Amino acid sequence: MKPERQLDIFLAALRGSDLRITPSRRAIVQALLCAARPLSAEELCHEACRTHPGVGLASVYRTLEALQSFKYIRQVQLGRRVFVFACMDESQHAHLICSVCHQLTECDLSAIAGTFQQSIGRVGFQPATNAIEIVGTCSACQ
Amino acid sequence: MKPERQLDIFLAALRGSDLRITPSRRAIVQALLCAARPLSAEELCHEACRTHPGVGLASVYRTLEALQSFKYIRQVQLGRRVFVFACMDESQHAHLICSVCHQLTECDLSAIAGTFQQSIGRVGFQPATNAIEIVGTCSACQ
DNA sequence: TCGTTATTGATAATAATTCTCAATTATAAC
DNA sequence: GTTATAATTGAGAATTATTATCAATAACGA
Ligand SMILES: [Zn+2]
Ligand SMILES: [Zn+2]
Ligand SMILES: [Zn+2]
Ligand SMILES: [Zn+2]
Repeated sequence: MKPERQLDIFLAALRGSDLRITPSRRAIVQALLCAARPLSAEELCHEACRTHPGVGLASVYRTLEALQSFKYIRQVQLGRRVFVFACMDESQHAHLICSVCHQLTECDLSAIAGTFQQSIGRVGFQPATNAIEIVGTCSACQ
Repeated sequence: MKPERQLDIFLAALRGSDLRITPSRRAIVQALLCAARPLSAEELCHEACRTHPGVGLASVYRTLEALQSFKYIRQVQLGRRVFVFACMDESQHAHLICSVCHQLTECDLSAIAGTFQQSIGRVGFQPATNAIEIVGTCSACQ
């Protein structure tokens, strides 16, 4: 999905709640959606400042919390640093995250989605998202 | 696999490196292997002290780091707390982790293991472990 | 436009993790 | 068993990530 479309979806979710659309929030979400790899809160703050100077780290965390409550992003811990990434995809797929270079690769799982859901659903478990994060090493870093 | 067997495997790994087997380490590993659910570092420290009083939190973190370097455990973040758990299973399976009650349920994925590995391996990705962690809500907490 | 109320950024406070260091101890060689 | 060496220990300090606080600002419906 295109970042612009994802941005619209998030803004609509904001309107649906008692949350307001501010330049800071817009900059933070936009930066997150356009990032090619998972970003830390501080990196995200720095990026957001490029389009809206002066964005505070606290606002970044607040926005991330909102995004999490909407189930639009998830936190992933790599080693000793925490990275945050966005994903609003509807399809069942995996995020292959390299612990060395932090590159994120999307991996389609539609072929096994059915059986997968079945295995999980058998015990009555409800996944928070339909994207699975798998940490490891990418082909370039092995 | 039984905790005693897992303990032996870890101790053997220690001997293979330049790491020594101490009462503290033994207590920490044992506590981790016997825990029925993911434990935080502090909880683990408390548990380890039951068999070997005085275990320091720093030693817990050091031991956890060693276990991680051997790929025997992984850190999983749930909300704002970090949990640590052990898994030395060889089989391809999923860890269904409830974000409400923090219960960990094992879910066999042997049926789709082949296709799954194929999907991931296609892009040359090497998973750090053969267990996938999936966060969500268990049947009791929905 | 105006009033209400959420949001802001800076800063302080908290919590998790890592670092430091002198004392201890596991391990291997003798 | 003794001894030498180097890893490990626990306590506490230092660091780092995250959250709470607060007065000033700004979004948005009326
Ligand atoms: Zn995705
Ligand atoms: Zn890589
Ligand atoms: Zn397992
Ligand atoms: Zn539960």
